[in-house]
Amino acid sequence: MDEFKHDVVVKSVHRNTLSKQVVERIVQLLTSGQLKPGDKLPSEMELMEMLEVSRPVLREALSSLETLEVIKRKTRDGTYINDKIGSKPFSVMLALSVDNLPAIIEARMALELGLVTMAAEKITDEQLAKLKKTIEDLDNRTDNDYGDIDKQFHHLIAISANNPVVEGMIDSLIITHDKVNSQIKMRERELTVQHHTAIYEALAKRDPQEAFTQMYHHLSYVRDKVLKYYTNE
Amino acid sequence: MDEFKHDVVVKSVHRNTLSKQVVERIVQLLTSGQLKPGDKLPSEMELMEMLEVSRPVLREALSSLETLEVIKRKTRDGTYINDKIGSKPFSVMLALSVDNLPAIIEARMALELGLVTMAAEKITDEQLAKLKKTIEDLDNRTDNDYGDIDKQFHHLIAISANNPVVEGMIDSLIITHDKVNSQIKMRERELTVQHHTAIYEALAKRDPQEAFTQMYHHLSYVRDKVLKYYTNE
DNA sequence: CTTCACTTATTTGTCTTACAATAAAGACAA
DNA sequence: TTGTCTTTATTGTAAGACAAATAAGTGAAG
Repeated sequence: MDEFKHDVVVKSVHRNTLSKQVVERIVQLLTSGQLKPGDKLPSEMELMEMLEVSRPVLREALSSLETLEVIKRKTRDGTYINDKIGSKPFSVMLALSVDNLPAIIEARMALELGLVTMAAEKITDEQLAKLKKTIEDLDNRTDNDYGDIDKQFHHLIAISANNPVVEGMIDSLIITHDKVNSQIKMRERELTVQHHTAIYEALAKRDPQEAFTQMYHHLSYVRDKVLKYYTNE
Repeated sequence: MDEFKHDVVVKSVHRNTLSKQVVERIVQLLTSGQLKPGDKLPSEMELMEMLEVSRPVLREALSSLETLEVIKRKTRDGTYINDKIGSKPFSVMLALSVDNLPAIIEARMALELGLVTMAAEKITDEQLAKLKKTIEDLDNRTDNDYGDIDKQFHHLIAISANNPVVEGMIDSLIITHDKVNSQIKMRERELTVQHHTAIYEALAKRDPQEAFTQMYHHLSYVRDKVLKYYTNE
């Protein structure tokens, strides 16, 4: 029996550890619809028997899935399938690119350009009102320390796109980008208000093209400023 | 000593297992620049001592990081930090949204709209030539089974945006979307050629706005068609 | 009967030890 | 120098035990 197994095993390019196979197996249960978000998985003991692996192997797999925020484990209770894509995995992965600031800025830009387009199709009146408020708040500031308000504006737009798949990504990017904003003392509050207003009005008109155009204008400006500062150290 | 520890421990909202703390610790080493892509981590034994955890805990953490494709482990050799963001983690996370086809389609749409904009700024002549070739291939097909060529076109554009951060995401989305394309027998090959040509020409002109507009036109059409088909079951 | 505190038992979390598998590095012979 | 073999360090897997946490059941007090 075991001998056959060794012959049959596909020696793929990348090392196939048992825990990886367990991860794949559980993911497959998800994609095939046998497991649904919210479902409770069997206990570790049962899973060990079902999958015929030792507990460390199983736990390495579950730990991986938990890090990916695919499952959620509760002591003494059990393991549950999450219902939405998490954001922490992205920030962890982004750690690999911390030294590539231009790439992060462009990634955020690309994502936001797409999101603002989708947002223009779907944004609600309440969300528009909130957006407007951030602009007013920004306009009323006397100092130039408005990083949080700015972030809020962009975050609101991302939310308004109302897409659970992409939602997690953008926050990680905005946060990373935030780190830079704090370094650069922005002084063009009025210009920011102007840009944000133009974007807001495009969204209010539910005009995807115009929303994109205004956001592109805004982000291009920000990017060039940051990168110019960045290359000069 | 231990009593103090219990008082000090921050009882955060989410359960803080040791393995999670180890993950955070290593990620922090990355973000702080003490670890760089390509670096080799100490052996498990050394890490155990450094971090003062048992081997299973450490291995759960390393397993998680490997699943996130942040590190790469080689038997008998050691653990290395990867240099680029992987794509598998995304496809795993996407498993949570398999039953939400509209969200996946829109996510892909949002991402591609951003990417085509960036691509227009950065695409090389070689990449343009490759793009043109996919259109010609498509035009020369006699049948309507051109899913691969279509995918290749979009993949090329994603590559042309030349952004390591986003690169991994798009493939997972395109693949998932692919599953749908195979179901729907597309019959508008000429229309696809027309759309792709328009996008290509905008890219050739290095015109981000126009590239966006044409891509938006194309993807809106595709989305509406797929969703119409989807809601009718 | 209700409510609260206590006990119990189940499940996840951690540790220790041991051994297997792998492949890099060195030793040795042709 | 080259090829083969042995060694050895490192990751991969397993088994067993105990700790910690908490949901659920139990019983006593009001």
